[in-house]
Amino acid sequence: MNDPFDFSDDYLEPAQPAPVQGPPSYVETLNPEQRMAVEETDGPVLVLAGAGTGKTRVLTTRLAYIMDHGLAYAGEIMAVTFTNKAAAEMKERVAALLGRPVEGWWLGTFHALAARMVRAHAEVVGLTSNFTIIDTDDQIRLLKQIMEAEFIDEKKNPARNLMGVIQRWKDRGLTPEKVSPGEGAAYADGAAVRIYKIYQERLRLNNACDFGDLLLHVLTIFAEQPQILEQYQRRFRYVLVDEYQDTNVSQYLWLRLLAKQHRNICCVGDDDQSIYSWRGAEVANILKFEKDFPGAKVIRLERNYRSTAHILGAASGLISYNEDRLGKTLQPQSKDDAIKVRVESLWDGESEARFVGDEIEALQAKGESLNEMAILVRAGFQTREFEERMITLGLPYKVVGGLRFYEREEIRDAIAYLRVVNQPNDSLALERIINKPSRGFGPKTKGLQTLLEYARKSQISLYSAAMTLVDTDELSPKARTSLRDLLAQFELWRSLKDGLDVDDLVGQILDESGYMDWRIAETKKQKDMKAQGRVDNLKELVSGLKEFESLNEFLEHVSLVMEVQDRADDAKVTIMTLHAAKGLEFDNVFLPGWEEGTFPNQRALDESGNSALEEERRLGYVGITRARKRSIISYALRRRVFGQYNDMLPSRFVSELPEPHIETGGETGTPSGDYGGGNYGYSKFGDNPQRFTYRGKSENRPQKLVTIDAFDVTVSEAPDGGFRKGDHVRHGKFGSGVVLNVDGNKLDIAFASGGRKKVIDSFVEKI
DNA sequence: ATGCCTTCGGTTTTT
DNA sequence: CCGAAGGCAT
Repeated sequence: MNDPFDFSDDYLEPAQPAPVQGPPSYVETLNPEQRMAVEETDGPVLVLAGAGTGKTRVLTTRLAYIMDHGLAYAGEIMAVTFTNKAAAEMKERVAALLGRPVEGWWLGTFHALAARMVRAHAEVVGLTSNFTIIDTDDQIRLLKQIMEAEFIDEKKNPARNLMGVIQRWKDRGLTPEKVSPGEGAAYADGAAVRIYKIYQERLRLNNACDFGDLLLHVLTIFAEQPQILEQYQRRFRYVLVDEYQDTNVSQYLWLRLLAKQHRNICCVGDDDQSIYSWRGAEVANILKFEKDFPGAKVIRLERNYRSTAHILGAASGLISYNEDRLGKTLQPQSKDDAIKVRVESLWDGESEARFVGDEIEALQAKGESLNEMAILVRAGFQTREFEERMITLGLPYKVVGGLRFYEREEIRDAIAYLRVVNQPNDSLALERIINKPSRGFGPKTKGLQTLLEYARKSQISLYSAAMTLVDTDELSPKARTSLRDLLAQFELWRSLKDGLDVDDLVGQILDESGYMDWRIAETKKQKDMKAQGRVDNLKELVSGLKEFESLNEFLEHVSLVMEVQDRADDAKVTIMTLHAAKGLEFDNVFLPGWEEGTFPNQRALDESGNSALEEERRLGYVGITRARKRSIISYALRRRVFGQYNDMLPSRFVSELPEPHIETGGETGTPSGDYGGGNYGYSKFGDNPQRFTYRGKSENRPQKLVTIDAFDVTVSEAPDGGFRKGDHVRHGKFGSGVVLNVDGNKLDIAFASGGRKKVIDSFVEKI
């Protein structure tokens, strides 16, 4: 990374090799569009680079070309990326093309380059050049303090939400003064702008700023001191931007200002892969590029070197339903068109995981490497069921972005408690949790040393040592008492072990030991994401235990899991979110959970309507196009019931799919509605409202029986002889169901709970 | 047995 | 915005 304190203008010294005459060899291997994108160095250029069309190659070649041809010195070039990883890759690849490292250019992330500028002119915004950049935790903490002092009810307006509002304002280049009164009034009863203002003042007093400020401050500096802006405008002969579709308004304004003098701005991106609107990205930036930069050349890279024709066809089909797009069609270069994109309907999440697992094994048997397989999900919690399946099958896997479940600290702690209950002499486990929560036996305390030493000398387990020493005065009175309590608890739990269900037992252990409370307290104290997830993970562990007959069986399972995972350096299946998968590629990609509510995500749809649906489609497009050979989409017909409530049994642990429970009752005229401590559901759609109970656990949830004309439903995989018993079907209003009986054209269908809206019709079926 | 009202929780993440 | 579930009244 560039030294932020290096403001030297050394770029004026032409310490560069002589310009190359004629096109360098690395240009000649490009296809015509790519070459145009490299050689078009006069005026604004928008390169619309579809998935797999050689975007990075164009970017890096263009930079090398500019320098090789002496069009600019390194110091006159600015190249902006979103991630440090992308910046590092660019640096390396340009050096490789040029055959020498490049010094003195402005290559880095938006934030790094903006920080460099703010540091150079910090006094303009009331800071000194050594200001601190604070992280999310600090932001929230500061905001909380302010809210408290300003008597804002944290219950009604959580600091996190308000922080989000302020951040979105910053993304749009709005200082507190610039927020429109109407918008300001919309949040926290109109207090948001006031809080924002105080927040900014407090940051300034601390000589600090947050990430959003880096861009915002540069804009302020440029506005207040135009001569500073001019200096940069003169300097940057060429501006290059990666992932332009992900820029927010601040970043856009910044780029526009900087490129004003020489107008040599080249933005590379793909409007069809804009998936970060929720953190301020504006697809509109790329859509209106030609308007913002008059005379701009738009170059489309549509030759796709990655995927088969089928994959590109499916992806294009899906994305073509979006209205807000510039439009381009990927042209397959691959000759391999043997395999179609597969869309598979399963009954529930568990069978879906089983399906994916079986397919992976089948592909592996065909000689496909696990390294070339990925399972891409919409949301992080979905990774669990696939993890569980991989474990059962003994397939090595890795979860990108987050530790694997059983490796997480809190889960290992909980398991350590169980190991001690099961087997008191498991000294490692006892040592792990003896001070969690704090019992006066921290790692370096006298108490723990005494115990360990005694155990070692007497050649007995830590637990036995503890049993002996609590009756002596070797330990401090306080430590002795807490240890005695703990030992008593372990005895109690051990006595309960065989009488209780595993999940109840573990719930009790986590409660009585104080471990859960300890973690909850930590959650409240430090609001960081990791601590937040811990309590949820523990609850999930407990609910997941229902499938185990005994504590022993569970511990056996865990140790087997650990063993599978311990095989290092093996080929592994990758499990991650669609967002994390952007920019990556695999031979075989699984895309599970393509059912309404999950993907496209219901909440996004509720919040942002059609524009959210378009973004969900783009996510789907990103997903499908990750694959070189196979994209395998699947969806569960029966709606999943994932942990909206943490103690609810997630469907992946339901050992056996319950038979559809049909309730034909509900004579005409039966009152319908909501009933005693639960809700009676009723069919909102049929002519004769069907009554059905709608309470209790998911596995007891009944289905809804409806007789429907066969012409009104679609079947996922059309059988030859018409509809058969057991076919999975979809209906526009009722959602998904299974055929129970066929009578001519009339079908008796059990639909999954509730009436589902028909988003899938605008999504999956468009492939 | 029936119904109204309230509360709670719910995606994606880099800098 | 919506669904699940708890409280409470009748």
